[in-house]
Amino acid sequence: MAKKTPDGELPTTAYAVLGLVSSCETSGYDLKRLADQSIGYFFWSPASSQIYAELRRLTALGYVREREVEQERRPDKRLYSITVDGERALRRWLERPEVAPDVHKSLLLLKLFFGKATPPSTLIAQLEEGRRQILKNLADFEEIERRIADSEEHFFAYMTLKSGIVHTHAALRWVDDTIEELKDRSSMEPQTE
Amino acid sequence: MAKKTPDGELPTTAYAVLGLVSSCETSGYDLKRLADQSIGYFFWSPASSQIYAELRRLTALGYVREREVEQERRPDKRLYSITVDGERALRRWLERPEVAPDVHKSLLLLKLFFGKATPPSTLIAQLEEGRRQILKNLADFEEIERRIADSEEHFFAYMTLKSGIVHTHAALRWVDDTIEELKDRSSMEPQTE
DNA sequence: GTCGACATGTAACCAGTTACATGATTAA
DNA sequence: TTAATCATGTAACTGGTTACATGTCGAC
Repeated sequence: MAKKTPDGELPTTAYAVLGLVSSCETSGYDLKRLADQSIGYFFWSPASSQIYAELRRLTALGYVREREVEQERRPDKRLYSITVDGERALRRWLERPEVAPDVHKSLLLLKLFFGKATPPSTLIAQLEEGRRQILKNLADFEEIERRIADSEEHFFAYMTLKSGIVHTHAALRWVDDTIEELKDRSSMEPQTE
Repeated sequence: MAKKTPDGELPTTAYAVLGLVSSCETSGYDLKRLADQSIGYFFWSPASSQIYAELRRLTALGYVREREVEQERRPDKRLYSITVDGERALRRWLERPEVAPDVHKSLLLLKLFFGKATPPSTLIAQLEEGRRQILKNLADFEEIERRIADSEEHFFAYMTLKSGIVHTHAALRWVDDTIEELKDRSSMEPQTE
């Protein structure tokens, strides 16, 4: 995804952080949780250490500004907000027409693909673990949906959420079908190899 | 995905290569194309240079063996095949019950998520580019399906292929709906900001 | 008295990338 | 003669990770 950074451009993650900062002034710490609950579902959830690194880079570039806030009974923190330059850079990146293809990585599919010699019961257990993850996602999504549905303010978040929801439904149907098919198959020819 | 390599274990990519080698003797070069056409769709398509590096590592571990083949009117090549040790390691990995959650990375969704200030026409163009990518995938999948459907030999490949197909259909429906919704929206309030 | 939330960061590491080198053969 | 396919690899780099350090506060 945007591997060969075209001409002194920033890596995608930098824009992701910039985008999050653009909507409101936040600290690195809060940014981490924000990312986990939003773009983490369809793009990526960086480690805290990397968020801090990105913030330093964006500050150095003049894309965000830093404001120290002293707190009582809490560690001090630094709040970041986007600058005019930052807004321009973000907009320029957003408006680039090319969109690199999506990347999917599924350990479950990889193990299933090589599953010829795996005991069917193991495969089924792995699929059921995958199923639990799907249900967990679905629950998360439905909770977010309750919060943001039909609010004009969250229109774009809702569009991306819908993508997650339809994919998750598709995944659920697939995993159920596949578990069934494996069960049938292994009951038909028990231990024939 | 398998970030903290548990206890002297190999990274997932090493097992992916090992799995591909396990089904037949191949060269690094062929492996690259094999990966692109199979696990590339749901896991990963490594750069050639990395495939060669993995093959060296697997050879050093005794999981694959190397055989030099001299060719006329072609560069010589090295064919790799799995060893008994390699089969054992692969099986042990395949049978580990935990499956790390899937990872999705979508630049399109990221740009859409931050799309509040993007001109609707740009967003629609990006979505249409995404749509083309989906159709391309669907065409690939249907071609593969024609080759492997209902062949017992390709049972597991077919299961993973089906996952790709249902996801792609879901993605297509979503992208069409979203384009529609954006068109409606931008025609209703033309340039109101 | 210990754990988790808050808050920011350093250091070491590695997986994976791009760019490039090499060199023969074949098709346009 | 230019480019693509075959075939393997090196070198330099970077994005991102884990593990850890530091210190306060409130809850159990």
